[in-house]
Amino acid sequence: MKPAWIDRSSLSLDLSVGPLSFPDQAPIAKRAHHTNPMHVQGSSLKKDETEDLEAKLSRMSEENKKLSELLGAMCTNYSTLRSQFFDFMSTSPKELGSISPSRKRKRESLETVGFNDKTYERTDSFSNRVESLSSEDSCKRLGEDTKPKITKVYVKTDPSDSSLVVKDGFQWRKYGQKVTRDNPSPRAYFRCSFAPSCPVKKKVQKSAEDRSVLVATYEGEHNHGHPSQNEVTHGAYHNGSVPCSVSINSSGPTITLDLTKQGPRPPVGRASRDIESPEFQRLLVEQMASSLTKDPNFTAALVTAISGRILQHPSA
DNA sequence: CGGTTTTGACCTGCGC
DNA sequence: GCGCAGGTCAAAACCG
Repeated sequence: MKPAWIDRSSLSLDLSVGPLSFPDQAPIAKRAHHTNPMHVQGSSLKKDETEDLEAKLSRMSEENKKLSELLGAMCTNYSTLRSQFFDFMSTSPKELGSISPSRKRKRESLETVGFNDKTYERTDSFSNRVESLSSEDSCKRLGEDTKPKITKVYVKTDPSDSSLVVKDGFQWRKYGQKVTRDNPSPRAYFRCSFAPSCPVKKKVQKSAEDRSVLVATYEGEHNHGHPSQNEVTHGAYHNGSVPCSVSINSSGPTITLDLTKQGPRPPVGRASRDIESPEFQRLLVEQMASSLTKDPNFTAALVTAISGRILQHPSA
């Protein structure tokens, strides 16, 4: 079962700080525009411009300082929230049973969810939009049939990168590759090779809509712990990848959770209590902001946006 | 040398 | 029953 708060998949977190407000900038710009150079000596005009630039520089420095402080605060909360996510995700139901070999294809076609109405997101190496089918709809069907948990993860990659590799911390062995009819990109089949008895399979294929997006479909659930929590913590995630991340794209901000990470199981009560608490909600928001600030692509976009804002305030 | 990847062949379900 | 398409197998190649 998925808690209500996770159902806010379209949760839009407006982290934008809005137009950079420089209270005294408009008058400055206005003054500069309305000053007739014909009536002003060149030296005083240059002096005005210099003062304007200095004032702007100091404002920018202050803004930069504030943002740096904000970033630091966000980062300190990141690890806390991540561990709480591990706690929660490890309490999700795992008793969905195994799928019978027959009627596999038909069932999957019913279960898989469309991509067109979804947005995806990116971070550096492993980030994702997860569509867990252990949600409400699939729960309704649980009484009728048992089936493995199917999770879809969207990973933004370099379009020129032909490798079908999704780093998720687990150890996978490729056992097949196939070109499917509906997608010119080949689909790769992986099995979890960490534990011989692990039933989890993974299919990875580039999205037909956007070839820069890898679609990883996880089938089943690992019957073992994560190969190495440290590996995950200090490996993939440190490349800017986090189990919870935020993206901004044409569809607007999107929050995505990596539901494939599994940590040690904590008591159920604790996890639910944490999630419902205002503190958890606050940490969630902070985590999202942290994810954004850790993404070099986002920061680059932010710099561009800020630069654009500055240029929109003509002062010369 | 053992584990992984590649890739063509084979198996199975589904629609007609 | 047949053809199609997705999924899996397994031998060979590859790699550290």
